[in-house]
Amino acid sequence: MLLAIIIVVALFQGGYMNAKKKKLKTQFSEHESTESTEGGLFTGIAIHVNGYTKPTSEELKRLMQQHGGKFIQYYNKTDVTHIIATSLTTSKINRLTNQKIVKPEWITESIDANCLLPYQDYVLFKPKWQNNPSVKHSVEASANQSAAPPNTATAGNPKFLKEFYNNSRLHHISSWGSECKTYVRQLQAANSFPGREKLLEMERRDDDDHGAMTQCIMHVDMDCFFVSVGLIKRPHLRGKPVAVTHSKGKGREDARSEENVAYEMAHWQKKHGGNLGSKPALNSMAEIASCSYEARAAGVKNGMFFGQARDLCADLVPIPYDYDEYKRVSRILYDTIASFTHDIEAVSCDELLVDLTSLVNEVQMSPLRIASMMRSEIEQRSKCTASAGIGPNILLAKMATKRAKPNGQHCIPDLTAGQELLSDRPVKDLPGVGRSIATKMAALSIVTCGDLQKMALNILQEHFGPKIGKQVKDFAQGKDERSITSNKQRKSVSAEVNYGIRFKQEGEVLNFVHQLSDEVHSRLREVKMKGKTITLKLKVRSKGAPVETAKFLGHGICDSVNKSVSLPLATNNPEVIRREAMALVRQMNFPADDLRGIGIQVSRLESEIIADGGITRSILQFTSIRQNPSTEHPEEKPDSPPTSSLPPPTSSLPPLPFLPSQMNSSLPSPMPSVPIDLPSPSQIDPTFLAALPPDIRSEVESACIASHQSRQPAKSSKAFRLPQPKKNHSPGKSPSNCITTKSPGKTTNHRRGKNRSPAAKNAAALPTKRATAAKQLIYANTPKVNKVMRSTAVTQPAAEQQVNFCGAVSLAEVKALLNEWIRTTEALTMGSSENSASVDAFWYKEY
DNA sequence: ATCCTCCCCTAC
DNA sequence: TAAGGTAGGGGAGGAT
Ligand SMILES: Nc1ccn([C@H]2C[C@H](O)[C@@H](COP(=O)(O)OP(=O)(O)OP(=O)(O)O)O2)c(=O)n1
Ligand SMILES: [Mg+2]
Ligand SMILES: [Mg+2]
Repeated sequence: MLLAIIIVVALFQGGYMNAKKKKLKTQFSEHESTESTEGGLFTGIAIHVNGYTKPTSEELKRLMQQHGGKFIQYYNKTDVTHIIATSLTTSKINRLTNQKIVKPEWITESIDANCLLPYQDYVLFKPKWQNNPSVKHSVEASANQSAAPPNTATAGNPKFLKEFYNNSRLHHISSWGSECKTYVRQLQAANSFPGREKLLEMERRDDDDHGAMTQCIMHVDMDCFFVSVGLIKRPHLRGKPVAVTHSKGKGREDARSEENVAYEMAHWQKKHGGNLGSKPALNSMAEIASCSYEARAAGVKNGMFFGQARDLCADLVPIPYDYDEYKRVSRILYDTIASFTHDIEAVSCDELLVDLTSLVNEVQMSPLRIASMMRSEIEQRSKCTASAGIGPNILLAKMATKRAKPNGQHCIPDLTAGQELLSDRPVKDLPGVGRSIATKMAALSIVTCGDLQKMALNILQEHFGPKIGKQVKDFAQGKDERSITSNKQRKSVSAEVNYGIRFKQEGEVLNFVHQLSDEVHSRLREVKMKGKTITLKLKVRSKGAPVETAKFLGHGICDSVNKSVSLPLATNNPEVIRREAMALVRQMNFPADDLRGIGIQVSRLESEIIADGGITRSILQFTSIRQNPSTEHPEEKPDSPPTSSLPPPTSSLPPLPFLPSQMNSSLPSPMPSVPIDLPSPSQIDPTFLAALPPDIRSEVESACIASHQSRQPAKSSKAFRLPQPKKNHSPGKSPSNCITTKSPGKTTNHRRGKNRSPAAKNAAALPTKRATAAKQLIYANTPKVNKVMRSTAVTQPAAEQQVNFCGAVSLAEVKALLNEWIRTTEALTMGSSENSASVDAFWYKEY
């Protein structure tokens, strides 16, 4: 049968069809489509049926006409909105046009549901055997033959990052989480409360005059959020087990042709109404973002692999993501709650905390009644349900929500009730208690919160630390002192990708790091922050781990290795971030093809204060002014908005000893002597070094290297750190090797040396430390470093642009000079300077 | 004690 | 196929 298909396909590929089409087209040059008489379901939709279909073409034509759609007999690109086909085998126009190719079930099921269902659920699956070289009909297949080895789906492809982020649910919920926090602040600026006014107009009831709680917290969380949103457009799936996932219900296909043939046969058979009695276990490694409560009843959980979930729930229906819709509904949630009160804390895109205390007092209504109003408003506006929990504190409000779900609400009136409710619950239900802590607790025979209540505080603290021990004990008793805040300040900004990372050469790695740096930079700009620490986070295939991962392009079993640099001044300069990140990559020096994940994080943040008329001075100007005060006329620069992530046009400004953004500290310098850190070796402008007498230069270099080797706290009171008389061992710095393993539904990191009991840890960490120290040595040991610096220095600007260090002859003098320069510059400068950025770009070219 | 860095863990 | 991100809390252990 397969052979027959191939032959048919081969025929179609030839000129036969083209000729036929042309001929027909001339015959029916005008209106080939049939308009409907009754407007309806398919208004605006024009289908063209290709090949044989289960409901026949004639039947589909009739159905379309009956329900307000068009049926186009002879394909033309402009009129046809969807192509209907049962098998791609005969869909030869695939890829010659960008048209949607959809299964006929889209039509029939839409009619059954009396609702135009998303065509995305019915896009035709493309059997892999089409890529078999013996079947040369696929445009894509032949293109791929000659394509470069880097798979288009991997990070080597320039379009990868964007594509990945567009599809990553975790990226979306994470950035929405941040956005929600910002959005709350924005909402708080407004001053109208339609929701609250509605409450005020309502009649009071007997149950409204509750004794005033000292504090009343409500937690609201959408029920199976992604699924609920997905079901808006899929009413026919309500009541069924549904999961939002990238899987289309098929899972990974093995490349072996036999299986592909078997798959194709099954596919074919299915299309022809054959009932496949026993379905083999599905091996989709796509994660489930959210599943309906029907699916949960079968044991399916958020985060589970789809294949695994299908084993638990054979009729689990996969539906695709719709990020725009989640965002839309999330806004409805926030808008709705904010129409009642502004005492809100964003938890995530589908979840928030509300301090009801003052609202309850103002409207004199019971918290549950208020919750009820809010929830029905949410459902009415969004067509999605939310659940609400109410309690005297955040903890109990959250616990109440768990009890209330789905589509319900629950109030825990006081601590006693809370303690009662908690005593049965597994410790895992407490916020902050995850897999790791729960496991440790189980080992101590602590399973329920009741068990936890009975434990002595000091025992818990012994095992889990002072804070966690205390918190866990308090939580188990329903105690929680945290209050609701909408003004938390950001502490870090990062971008990382642990999927699709497959490189062959270091060039690809650097190129990707470049893209990530720009991403981080742009995120920093968004939040108007800059930071003093840049961390490169790598995942590296573990020794012995298979090169081919279980999940398609997943990270597999990895070691995570991080390394950071501490900058003397906070930066948000894309060039600085990029250079530092790249320097870190080079230092870590892992084989490109073993990388499985890359991330860049900026921390120790300060706010970027951009004032009007910020002033930038280069050290050249500064030193020349110092020598000749009469020339003082600091260059005034109107504040230029942060530059785009592309390097700005190069100008021939004099180079700076440090990178430009480092002059932009927002900290007013409080004292005459500003403590500064040494920049890392890569941060030093080569021209600066070149301008120094050789002996001082090498002193500066080694000081930089030493200081960054030993990773001193950046806030040291020492202005300049001399080479530390320290041994190689650099304590906090050893990147800890981890094995990332996938265990049921979760990724966990295990310390190689197993448990973190002090003794065991030291022993286990030792080899790692050594390896790291060795790497640092290679870097610090200078031939390399020096070479890089010298080679760059060769291309330094003309001599007259070099820094004259006012005759400084010692490191101490250089240090004093630099301190003065930085201090005075800090006082003057704000914002980023286009000129400094271009200097930066210049120097970077040499890298 | 308290701070720092480098992690691990948790949550969505 | 699949899209395993990201921010915050806090523990360990060294430096101060
Ligand atoms: N492992 C996870 C957990 C959550 N999410 C996404 C999808 C969820 O719909 C959304 C909200 O997470 P919740 O924890 O609130 O879970 P649900 O809303 O799906 O279900 P519940 O009714 O339990 O709140 O975040 C995800 O992508 N992956
Ligand atoms: Mg939810
Ligand atoms: Mg939630």
